[in-house]
Amino acid sequence: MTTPGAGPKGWEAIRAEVLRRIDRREWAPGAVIPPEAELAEEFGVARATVNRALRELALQGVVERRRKAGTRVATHPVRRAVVEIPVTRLEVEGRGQCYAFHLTGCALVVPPPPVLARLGLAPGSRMWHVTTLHLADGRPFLYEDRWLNPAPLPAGFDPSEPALSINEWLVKNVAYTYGDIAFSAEPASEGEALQLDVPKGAPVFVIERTTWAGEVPVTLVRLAYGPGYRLRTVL
Amino acid sequence: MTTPGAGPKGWEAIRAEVLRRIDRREWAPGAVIPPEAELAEEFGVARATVNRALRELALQGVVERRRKAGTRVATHPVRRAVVEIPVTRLEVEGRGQCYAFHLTGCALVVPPPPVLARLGLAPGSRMWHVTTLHLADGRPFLYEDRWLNPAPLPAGFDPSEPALSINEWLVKNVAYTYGDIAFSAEPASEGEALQLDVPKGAPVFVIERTTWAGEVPVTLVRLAYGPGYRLRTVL
DNA sequence: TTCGATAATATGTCTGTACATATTAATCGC
DNA sequence: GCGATTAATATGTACAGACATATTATCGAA
Repeated sequence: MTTPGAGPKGWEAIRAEVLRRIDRREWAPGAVIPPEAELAEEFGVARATVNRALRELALQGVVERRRKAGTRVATHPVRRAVVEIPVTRLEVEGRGQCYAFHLTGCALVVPPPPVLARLGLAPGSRMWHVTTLHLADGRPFLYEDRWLNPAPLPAGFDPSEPALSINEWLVKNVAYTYGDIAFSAEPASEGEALQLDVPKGAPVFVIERTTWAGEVPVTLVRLAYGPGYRLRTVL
Repeated sequence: MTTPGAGPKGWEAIRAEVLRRIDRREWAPGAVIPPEAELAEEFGVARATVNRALRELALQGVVERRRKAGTRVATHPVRRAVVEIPVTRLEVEGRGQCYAFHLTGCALVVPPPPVLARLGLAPGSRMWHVTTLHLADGRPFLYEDRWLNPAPLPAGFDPSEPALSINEWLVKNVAYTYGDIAFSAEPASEGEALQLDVPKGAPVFVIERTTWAGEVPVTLVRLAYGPGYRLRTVL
């Protein structure tokens, strides 16, 4: 339903038009599309505007761009989707449910070797091990199993008496820059099954996240969501 | 390891510096940071450069921007992560495994009402129902359950004899613009269990995707991944 | 006091020009 | 012909100025 006269203006219009041509196979997958300068002239806009539009499309994986080689329509649609990793409290409250959480464990111990290896810490290092059960309307919603590196934490930190959830506390108090996230479906472990009130081995949606403050590992956390949880994308 | 003199240049340097100040709590969560013009002057760059940096941070959910209100550090770190939804064949081949697929079902039938409702089609509409098992090194990797709207497809289309997987065929031959994706962990249905060679009820990682060509629904597909599958993100 | 019009402001975007950079294409010497 | 150097080219980024737009703050009238 491409209304010629109306529609968006500026770089979004350029993006839409390029997308339309790709969809109509005027520009076939794998083919090189005209250079920015040419498109700019055709559309009567500055090259920067075309650049913005094409850059956006490249971000979504619709086209691939390389210097000198030009811009070509992606043959393999590695579509990129943006997912929002929400703060649990807000997610629960956003559903109109009542949020609460409950500390189920907290100790300063030596984690199993895989955890240390994953974070690049020396064998034998001690870390906080904090487990939290998050509740929505009093029912188990998410079981959180977190390892915390004491190093970047303020001195005298004691995670056993938080006013906020550990995650929110961290966000407010500890620097962290980047990390990586993995999603998977896994059978509920014994502990998770108990806490989430599901049979052992039942499917739980798992988000595993590591975060770093510069070079220093901050935390490794495993979030196990109860049944029915869905992670959606925008765009 | 913030090397003062070296490091990136241009807008990436601005982004890094802003991120650093946020990390060090020089700009606290919730606080408004100086306007673009001011930062541009401080860093000795054009406002457009600062804009680019801040726009990028807003995209990642680190800051929130609103006209006139200014830019403020996100209090609730709704971190956005970009996930790549790969083409199965490439994903398998990327692991150095041998890819194959096997059509397990194909029929033009009236889908269950939820499917039609989800796609906004009239009750009683007929759709292609195509199920495919994707194999990695001969072992079940992914079970695909797809509903295809015949309307946007070329006349005389017959999905029962594809040279490529349906997904790749679609990408090359049917226009599609946008869609939405949801991730979840679900117990394997009887059929999925059989095809993926896992016990019934075992956890499968499910990606459910709907795609649209403009106003016309194209396909609704449920991808059930076998055990051990992980979806990773960068950033 | 409160509601509504108005001004002020920060971001959003566009333009045109300029230079940087990566990569391909062409050219030259052998 | 073939390999190495050089030129050409398309994108990446920067800049300064300008106008658009959303939203807040202010001020005046009822």
